Amino acid sequence: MSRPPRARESVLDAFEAILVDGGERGATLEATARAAGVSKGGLLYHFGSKEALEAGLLERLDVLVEADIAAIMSAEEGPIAYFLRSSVMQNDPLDRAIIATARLAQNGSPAASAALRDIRRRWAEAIGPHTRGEAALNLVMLVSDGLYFNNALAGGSIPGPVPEGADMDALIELVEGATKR
Amino acid sequence: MSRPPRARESVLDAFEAILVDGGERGATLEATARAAGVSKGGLLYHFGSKEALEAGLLERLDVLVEADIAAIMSAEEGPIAYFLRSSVMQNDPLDRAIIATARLAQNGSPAASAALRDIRRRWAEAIGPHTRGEAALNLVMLVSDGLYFNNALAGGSIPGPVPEGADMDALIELVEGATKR
DNA sequence: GTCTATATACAGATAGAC
DNA sequence: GTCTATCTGTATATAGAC
Repeated sequence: MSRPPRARESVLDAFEAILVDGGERGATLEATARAAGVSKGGLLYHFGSKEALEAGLLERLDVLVEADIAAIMSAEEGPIAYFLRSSVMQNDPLDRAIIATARLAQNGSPAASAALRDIRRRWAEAIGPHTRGEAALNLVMLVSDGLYFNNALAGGSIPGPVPEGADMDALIELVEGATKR
Repeated sequence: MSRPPRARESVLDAFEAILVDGGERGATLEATARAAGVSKGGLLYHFGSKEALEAGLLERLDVLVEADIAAIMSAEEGPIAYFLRSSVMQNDPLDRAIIATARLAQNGSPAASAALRDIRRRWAEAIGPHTRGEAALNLVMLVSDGLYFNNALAGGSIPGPVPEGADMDALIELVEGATKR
């Protein structure tokens, strides 16, 4: 668990930012290196290939998810409300990592697709015990997926049609009423 | 409304198929032309640029959505059930066009993003009158978004965590119970 | 209307200097 | 550890033959 080199993290930050803001097409090694303030050669010292760079992002994602699962299980307002609310925190490090990974997944990366399926499975395992049954769990998971989808399409810039404030409270109340054990 | 040239439609079919199956990265002019059985030059006669090709896809999408809205409004089992059920028909022409458009949107195409927002607005307008209020409409829309998100990630090949058969019936019952006017 | 050939730009990756 | 220079492949787009 030795702290990773600062330059390595900068490269990962830059890669993630380009993926979130502009999509996979623009997330080239050169563009990533430039945004991170290193040269292409410097980037390739830390990540030996494009694939290694993507793997670095998935590793970062995994760590963040681990912490998120713990937060869901111990949330004061209850797991379902916390889970839905945290599905729409547009500049949370976890949300950025998820959206970046979704961009990779939608461009044919099997590793990224597998990572997203795994996250969803872990969330479902954490939420499941607090719902009334399979259909209720499906409902909660799909609302969360929907929130992520809208976030991913908004891209962090355009305000999407995602409910905020009192609208979000009303949505949570409705979902909990239909699903909470 | 003169019927479009057959070659033009083949090119559009091929472009859509590559986007759905492999993502935006692989949907090059050359790959599209090859899959459509024409040369790159032939493709560029019908669509003068990559942008024109994308615009062609969005036009096709618009026509399909128009028909879908009509089907939602006149559905026998009711608009909400029909809407949710049709959110998961993986090989429907409309669903393929939507997923292809989502790939473009997630790779920085403002036109594709705008098209998806417009579709969502039209759906919400059609569904809204049949729900109990704003939160209920949000719930239905987000479940639909979630189903599309999972379809998009599955990419048509891997079976995703989307409910089928009796599970889908149970989900619809639950959503309608919480939202139907 | 559809083709081949080509111009120009940029992708990922390697070699080797510092 | 980080750089520059370069190899090789492939992208979009244009020109012009058929």
